[in-house]
Amino acid sequence: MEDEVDRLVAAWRRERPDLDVEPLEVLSRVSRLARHLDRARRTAFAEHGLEPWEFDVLTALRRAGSPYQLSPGQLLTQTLVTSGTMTNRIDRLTGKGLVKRLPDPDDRRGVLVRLTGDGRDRADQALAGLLAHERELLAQLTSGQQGELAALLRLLVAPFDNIPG
Amino acid sequence: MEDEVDRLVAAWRRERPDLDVEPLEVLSRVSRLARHLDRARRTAFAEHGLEPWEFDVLTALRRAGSPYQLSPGQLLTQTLVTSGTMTNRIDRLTGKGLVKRLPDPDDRRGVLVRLTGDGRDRADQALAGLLAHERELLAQLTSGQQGELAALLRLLVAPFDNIPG
DNA sequence: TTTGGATATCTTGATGTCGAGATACTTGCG
DNA sequence: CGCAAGTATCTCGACATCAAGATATCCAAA
Repeated sequence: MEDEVDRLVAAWRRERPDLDVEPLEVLSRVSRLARHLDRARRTAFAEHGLEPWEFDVLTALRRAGSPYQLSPGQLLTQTLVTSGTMTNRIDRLTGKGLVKRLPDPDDRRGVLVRLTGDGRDRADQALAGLLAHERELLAQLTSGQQGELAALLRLLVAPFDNIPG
Repeated sequence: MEDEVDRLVAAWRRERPDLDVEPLEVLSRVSRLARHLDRARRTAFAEHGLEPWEFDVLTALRRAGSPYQLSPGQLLTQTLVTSGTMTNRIDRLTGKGLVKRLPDPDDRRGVLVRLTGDGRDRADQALAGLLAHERELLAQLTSGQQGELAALLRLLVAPFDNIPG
């Protein structure tokens, strides 16, 4: 089946036949798919009363394992946002009673953000909901194709994740 | 090479061994890669004095071919933003002299947004720059792998692009 | 011809994000 | 020890986005 990117690439070939627009076949699809996924995630989380950004923070803490705490700095690297954004997120999650701030006993500049019981429950529920939705989207692909796709994407992401940038 | 998603998946398998988190192998990579790409694009466009959102609008018009004009509604579907956002974007691009608004001769509710000569030049320059950057990122993959990746991504994006949603 | 629903765009107010700078504390070098 | 550079977090102002609603126009059926 054809998609928007097929149309986009065809248009460039018509308008700029001098250019090689092959890279768009991959990267424009990544960007557009991510945008669609964001919207779908927003809908999925709404069923659990969470915003996507709340999910990102809560699940990062949940994944850390008991006692479910990380520093704001660790949260930054996992969620790819700036420090000002993270401060704001922690403030709002604290207001909702989903996390709380504790002083870091080893570094008085630092803070530890810890999941509350309520926060942990919400994270677990939302994760289950998200996985159900994502499984539907991926039903287009065989299990083997999913593996291929994951492996190819890993090759592209790894440089960003390993070389500081 | 390992990436952040490998670590993320491993953490979930440790914390929630009851869940099948396989979907994250694909979709979390898509989201994270898109986020990295956004940052890289921002840097690439800065060399040409453009923001990513400006590039998106200008190139949509450029691709339309002479006389380089589209309605705001057509721009919406190509850029995946809301109508309020597009109005705002057109306002600002008009202020910079890169596009101008014309009344639609066939529909008095409507408007046509047309690229100026300056806007067209900027779009062409920025596109060349973007393709150069993207080619570097894709150097991780053989030409055959790029084709596979594009085909698999198309399977996932097509439902969004073809069924209205 | 009239009327009601659909369509195209714009307006408005709230919100989340970013970037730059401020503050407080830590670390390592001399 | 004392100081400079580095680090962790927070503050603040600007800005882009969104959702919902307002306005103007089109179109088709009665």
